[in-house]
Amino acid sequence: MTKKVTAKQIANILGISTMTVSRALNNRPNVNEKTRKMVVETARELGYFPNHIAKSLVLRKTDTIGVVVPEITHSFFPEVIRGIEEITYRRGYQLILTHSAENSSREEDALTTLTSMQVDGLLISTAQTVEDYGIYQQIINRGLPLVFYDRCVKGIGASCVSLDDEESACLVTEHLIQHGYKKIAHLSGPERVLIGKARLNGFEKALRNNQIPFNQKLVVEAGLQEQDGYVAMKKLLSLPKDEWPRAVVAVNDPAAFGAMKAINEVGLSIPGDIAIVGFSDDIRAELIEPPLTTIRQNAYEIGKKAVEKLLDLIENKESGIEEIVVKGELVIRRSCGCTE
Amino acid sequence: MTKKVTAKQIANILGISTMTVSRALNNRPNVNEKTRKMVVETARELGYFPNHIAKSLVLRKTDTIGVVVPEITHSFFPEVIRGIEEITYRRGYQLILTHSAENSSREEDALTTLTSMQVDGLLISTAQTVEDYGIYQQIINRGLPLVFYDRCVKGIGASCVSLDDEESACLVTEHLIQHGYKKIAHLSGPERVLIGKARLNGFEKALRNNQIPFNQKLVVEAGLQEQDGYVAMKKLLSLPKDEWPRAVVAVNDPAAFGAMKAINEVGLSIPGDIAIVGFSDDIRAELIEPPLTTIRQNAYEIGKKAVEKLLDLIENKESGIEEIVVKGELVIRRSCGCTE
DNA sequence: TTGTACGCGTTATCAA
DNA sequence: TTGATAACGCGTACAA
Repeated sequence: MTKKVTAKQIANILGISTMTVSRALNNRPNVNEKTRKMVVETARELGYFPNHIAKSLVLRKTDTIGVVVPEITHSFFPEVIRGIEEITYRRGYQLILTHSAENSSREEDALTTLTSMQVDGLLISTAQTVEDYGIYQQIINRGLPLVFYDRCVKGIGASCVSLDDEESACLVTEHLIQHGYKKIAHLSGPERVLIGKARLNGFEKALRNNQIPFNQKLVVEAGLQEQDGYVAMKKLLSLPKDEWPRAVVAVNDPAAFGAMKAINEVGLSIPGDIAIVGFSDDIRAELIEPPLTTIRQNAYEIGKKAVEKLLDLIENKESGIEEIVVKGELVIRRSCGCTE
Repeated sequence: MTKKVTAKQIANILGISTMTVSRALNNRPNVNEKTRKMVVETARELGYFPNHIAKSLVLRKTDTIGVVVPEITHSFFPEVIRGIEEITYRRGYQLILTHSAENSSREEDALTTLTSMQVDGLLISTAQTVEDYGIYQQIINRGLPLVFYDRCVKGIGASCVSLDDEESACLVTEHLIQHGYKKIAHLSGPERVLIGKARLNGFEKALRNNQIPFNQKLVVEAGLQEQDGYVAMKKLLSLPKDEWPRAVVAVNDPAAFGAMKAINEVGLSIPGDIAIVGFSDDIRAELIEPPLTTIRQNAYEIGKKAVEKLLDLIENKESGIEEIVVKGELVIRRSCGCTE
């Protein structure tokens, strides 16, 4: 194992000072061209790599940003990461990735470590179980730039980039209404999860906008998993037949898949008997039969916008707190029966 | 913005030396219990966080490992990352994630940066376009621990963890043979990509094992994308009808999906007219019609095994070069026509 | 254009 | 048990 080459060694070999080596390697103007060539040359020969750790220590800047992801296998997040990575690559930053596994204490660990590592900024999507925002507050107070993405904590002085869930839920519900559906049910997410609440609000707003009376019986609290959608739909189908909905707005695509299974099991057709729409454009949405109308969430865009904001904060290009919204896009497929 | 608290400051406040502070905070035995309590207490009050960068510089260890991912949105890799993360979290390492986007020059950039950042080790899955292994060789020569995962480069002195592609391809092909298929085609991956070659070998081995003559016409080089599978299958279907295969082994699931599209377009039925099997258990495999028989790859396990090997190398240099294999699992669905 | 002195925040080492 | 000193590898600031 060859010992590592340092700027000092190069300097010694060449009989010049470390500073000249540093200057030559960093393309500073005040170096003789001959000297520079000499230095660059021997640096290459010796296989010199600058020690970024030492550099970070003196410059008090690591060119790294810490990212906290709640669940890396949830297809949404890799897309976000790709968006983040695209920008950090261009702007010369590295990503330190941590995974909270939806666990608040692991998230806290991650945040502590990331701080110790002197990341220049933080990109956080909160774990579902997080209840104490004190740690975020501390980070903000300490002056470390922080941007929330997707799952935001508002009102504590940090910028955030998220989807306009309420608007999107309204959009997809109105799409159904405009195509003549009136008895529309909603399989809602858990109340305490922000997206559950926002999507429910959007659903209600669409009804209001179109003077359709709200029927509490047609709103069933489901979860975010396929199984939850299945159970919730079963519940709806246990109502008297004349109270059955003609269309269903599911809180997300997995829940919609579960609901479709329940609908199929009782021999009803989609969208003939019951139309259904989802939310999130899961990769399976266009493959299922019938293909699912849904809201496509531009995860890549969220990642991109979030890092851009963060890097601007880090580089002092701007300092204001913003709530950036990435719009959802309605993807119309056959499950809503509006395609002809 | 509060300035950062250092060990020195704590020392000054308490009228003791920095070393004592350091010792107290690191739970060294040779510190008076009273002193320790005092130090720990004021550290907490002041909101002290150790500067891991400074620590790294002196200890020459960063407790970070660099990970190179070719394509983060490919569902296989997030699973790998989760496996990696699970172990690094437990063993106190952080992940620096880089993304080559299947581009060899970006991969080289990543490797250079990661080296500069003094990562303790490297986990690499090579980009498809990489042709020059010199850079890996340099890393190995420099003594930086390196483990390849999934896409390996063999014979250059690094350990690797991968799927037994050849064995698995043989397995899935023999499954077809055992159910009576004789005219079997293979949509192969690009020759120079290792998995392409290995799977082709497995395919040929299965034929040999069962005394089925190899027919070069039935092996078409495709790529790894859906479009590639489509084009390759079109080519097969342009053969005279009596030369058409009765079954197809695709190099991976996306290629299989493309091929299925081509088969459907000419009005043939799957598996009735042509049976087909894939490789990788894409999330869509069980949703497509008919559901695709395939090989499930345990990505999580690959990630786990790869970091474990790497951390062992980092922490105990004597463990040797290994080629670790994670077995594939045959998932039988309807597309191969063997389910009854 | 080049060099010297010093500091970034921490830990190892040796002395007290 | 504690402290003084010297690193780790680099860049800033100033001097030559």
